[in-house]
Amino acid sequence: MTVTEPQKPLRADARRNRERIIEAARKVFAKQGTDAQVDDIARAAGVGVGTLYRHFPDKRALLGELLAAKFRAFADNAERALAEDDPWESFAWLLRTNAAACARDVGLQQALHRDPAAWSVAIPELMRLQDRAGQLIRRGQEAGVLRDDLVVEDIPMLMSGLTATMTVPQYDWHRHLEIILDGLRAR
Amino acid sequence: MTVTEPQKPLRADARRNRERIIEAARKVFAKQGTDAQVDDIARAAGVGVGTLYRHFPDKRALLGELLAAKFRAFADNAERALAEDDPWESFAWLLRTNAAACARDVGLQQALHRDPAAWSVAIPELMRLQDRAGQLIRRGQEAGVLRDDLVVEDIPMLMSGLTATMTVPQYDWHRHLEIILDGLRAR
DNA sequence: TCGAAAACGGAACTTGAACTCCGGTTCCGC
DNA sequence: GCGGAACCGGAGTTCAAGTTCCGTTTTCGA
Repeated sequence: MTVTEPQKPLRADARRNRERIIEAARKVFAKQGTDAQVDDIARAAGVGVGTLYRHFPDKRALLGELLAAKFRAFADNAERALAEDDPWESFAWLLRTNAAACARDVGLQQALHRDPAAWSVAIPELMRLQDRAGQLIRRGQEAGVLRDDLVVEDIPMLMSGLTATMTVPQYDWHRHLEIILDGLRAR
Repeated sequence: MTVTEPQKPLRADARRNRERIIEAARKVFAKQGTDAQVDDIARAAGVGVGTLYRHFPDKRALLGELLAAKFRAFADNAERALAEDDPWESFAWLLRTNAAACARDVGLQQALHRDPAAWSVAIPELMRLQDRAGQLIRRGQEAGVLRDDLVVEDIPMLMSGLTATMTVPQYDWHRHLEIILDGLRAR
């Protein structure tokens, strides 16, 4: 029974500005990470800080909005993976695809590995993602291609670690991912 | 030809306070992480902030001192590993042992995965660590127990990721490490 | 023992970034 | 096209954390 969207339609200028802010925030956080300044985002959106704060109670709320969208995309990818046949390839494809999305967004990397508390804004998306990932894992284990002791919770743990290495330019996170994938494969 | 230690012997009270500060900083950073406050460390050391700043130009310098000590311990462990015979067990022991040390120190975890720039204070220790790790890797590869494409740079990358997951209490980093180890083993 | 140099303590200063406030502007139903 | 409600902008406020400054205390060689 939670209210997810405001009932009252926003005035034209308000809706326009809200979109601009979200778009600007997406770009700025993606490039500079989560400690980009609120003032910078407002400027990038062509809007005053006051306007930004009328649409989002605080910086965290803005970050949360973007994070939820990312998790939604992750869950969509998981469903796409389930629609594929090969138990191993579909699983590996999901990790590679979602990792690549993280690689393009510094803010997302930081949110994933330094601030798990912030994930709570996207509970429904997370549950869907977890459910689909669980199905993928089970399918892989039944086919004998995934290690038997793998559990769903391992995936966010490993991805957190992976995103941490992405923030260091001189590391090749693709290598990290491939090592993890080898570690997840059944022997 | 860099000066590593000050020539002039410190006054008795100064030396005593310096030790107290280092000891307090070790404890506070280990428990609270690198954004523990300078004032808290001074208080824990039973010393004024001014005293802390006479011994260390800034907070980073204090962190650097502690970090260098940790890297020294890591390198010592690497030499101990080289003294062992079993190529795989000695390698795995090193990762497990150094990981366990990280697990006891939140500040160290954060330094390792969010601030690689800070490592530069410990170049000599890092080079020694890297050299010994390289020997361990070569030995493991020649014995056919380590994957052929493994390079020294992969180790800090993987450890960075591992320390990131340690900061989340609900993750079991031991599982993460064992998955990585399986990924590093030759097939 | 004694005095100058070295060290101390912690109140005050500085900084930087999140957030507020209010006079001006824009929208939209009538 | 008008009035007032909704919205805007950005200068100014607040707050937390690092760093400095200087009057007081401690050390130690002569």
